[in-house]
Parts: sequence; structure tokens; C-alpha cells
Amino acid sequence: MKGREECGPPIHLIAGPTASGKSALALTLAAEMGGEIVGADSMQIYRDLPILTGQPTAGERAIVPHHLYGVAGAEEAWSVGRWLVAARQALADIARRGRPAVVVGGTGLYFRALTVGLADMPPVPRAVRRQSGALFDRLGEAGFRRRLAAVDPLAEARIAPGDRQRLTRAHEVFAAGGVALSAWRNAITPALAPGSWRGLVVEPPRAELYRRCDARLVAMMAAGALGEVAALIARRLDPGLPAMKALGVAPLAAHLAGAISADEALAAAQRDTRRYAKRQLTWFRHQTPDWPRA
RNA sequence: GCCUGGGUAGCUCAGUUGGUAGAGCAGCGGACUGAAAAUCCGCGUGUCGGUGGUUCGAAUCCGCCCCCAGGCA
Repeated sequence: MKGREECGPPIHLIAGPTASGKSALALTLAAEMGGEIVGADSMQIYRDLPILTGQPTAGERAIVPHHLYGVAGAEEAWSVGRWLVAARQALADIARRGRPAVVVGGTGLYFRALTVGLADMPPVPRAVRRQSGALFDRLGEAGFRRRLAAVDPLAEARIAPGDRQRLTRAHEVFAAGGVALSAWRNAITPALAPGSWRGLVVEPPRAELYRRCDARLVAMMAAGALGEVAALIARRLDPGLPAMKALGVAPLAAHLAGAISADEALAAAQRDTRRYAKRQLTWFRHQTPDWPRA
């Protein structure tokens, strides 16, 4: 038996699909515990799209301190790794203040990095990454797979057909460091000590969740989402940047360009949001089956 | 009331000379280790409006009924 308790108050992890009401729950919980909130959302870290990504309002931030919302510009490309560094820092700061932390968000991979771990591998230089992508385009999937299998057969075997993103990722990791991606998996440790946290998944009934998704997009439009996207588009950033992939950006940009009507843009954004919520449900259902549901 | 055109998947529609039905969209299931709001894989989910009849066999042909859209009154 452990002779002493984990130091500091427990960390609450609240996960769930978009529009599930998890943020409101986190706010209530943090407020009554006198805690602070840390965002676990890959898109809410970009300050360019506060409305479209559903970032907490000034009013909400006034009630409880929020961390990792709107901390990066759309021109930056963050990743799980970069988020994890920032999250550990934020959690350490909160613990130092002796306050409980509530981590809330919809990005399953971020919670996994916290509770299961992330390999401590060096970042892949942009140039190497570009080369892997170019190689894929030149060889085609079949040829690229043969090349990848020569250095990392395990990774090659488990990546699904057509998944260019994972295929090139595995390749670039080896190209950059000489160590196979599948080998890095063997040495991971959780960022949070086992027993130091409690997980919860907010999981509303499907029909209700979809209704909330649809209503949310309508509210975002009313709140000025279109202007937000117009400003982002005006920056003429690389379309491959993560922030450019935020839900709603593509359809709203298409409408701004005159390609589709406002109604069509709204419908497309709502549909994309519903599909995303469905993917999140699938993730939490299978990746965090032992977390209690709410 | 009469005439015409339609009622087939959640929606819009296909369906060849009768052989118990298939596309798009929507949806559903799944994978997931540094782009994860990403990326990818898989799946037709159906009293063919209802009811009688013809036929070995009807979404397809015939009768009657119901509903919808036009037109004429």
C-alpha cells in the first residue's frame, strides 16, 4: 500500500462531444471548488476564432480562471505535444496555488496524452516533413508503403488504406530521428500520476446532442462567426494550418466567396459539427470506457 | 365533381419486355500515439400508399379505395 497520499487536490478531467454542455459543467464544478479550468481542445487554443470554436466568454473567465484558450495565433501550428507542455505547466501552476484543476475539452487525444502518455520524441523539422509528403506524392501509396515497411513494418501494417497522414507521419519520424514511430510507443509514461485524477464523460442522448449542435451553429452565426472567418481568410494563411481546419471555416469561407448561399453554409457547418460529435462519441465510447458517464 | 401526373430508404429520385429493389444526399458502425474540430476504413437502413384480382411469380398488369400536385369546372 502507498504510504502517503498523492500531493495536491485531485484533477478533474471532463470530456465529451461538442455542444454537450461539458464547459458549463466544468465552470460550475470549478466555481464551487474554487478551482481553475484548463482547456483540452485543439481548436480553442487559437485566438482567431473565439466564436466559431466556442471559447469561454469574458464573463465566464471572470468567474473562474481559464487556461489554454486563445493562446496561439492561427499562423502557428500547435500539436498534442505542444499542448501537453503548456498543459503540464498550467497544471503545475494551479497546483502550486493549492487549487483544484478541471481539465475540460473534446479532444480525446489530449486526454490520452495526459492519462496514458506521449512519447518523448523530438519534433520533426518542417523540411523533413515536406520531403515525406513529396515522396508519397511521387511514389503513390503502394510504393510509399513499401518504402515505409522497410524501416517501420509495424507502423506500415497497422495504418489503414488511404491514410496518407499517418503514413507520412510514420515515415517522417524515422527520417528525422532514425527511430521507428512504432518503437517510440514502448517508452511512454502518463503526464498525470495514476490515481491523481478523475475522469468523466458528458454524453447526452444522440438526438438531443444533434439538436444542440444545430442550435449552436445558429447562435454562432448570430454572434458574428462570419466576420471572424472573413478576418481569418483575409490573412491568407497556409490552408494546411490546423486553425484553417476548424469546423465551419470551409463552408463559411465558401459563402463569403459567393460559391454557396448563407443557408447552405449554415447547413454544411451544422452537418460537419454533427459528424464531428459522432466521431467524438465513438472515441470516448471505446477509448475511455471506464470513465463514468454524465 | 371531372381530367392528368405522382405516392419506392430519413430526403430527392431510378427501376429495363412481370423474376421480392438501387443511386445521390442524410444517417449508422469502426479505427485512432505529435495536423486529432485532423486523417482514414466499413455499412442500404425498405409492409415499393392500402386492398382485392390476374399470374408459378407483381414495385411493374387490372379493379376499387386513400393521399399529394397541377389543370378543367
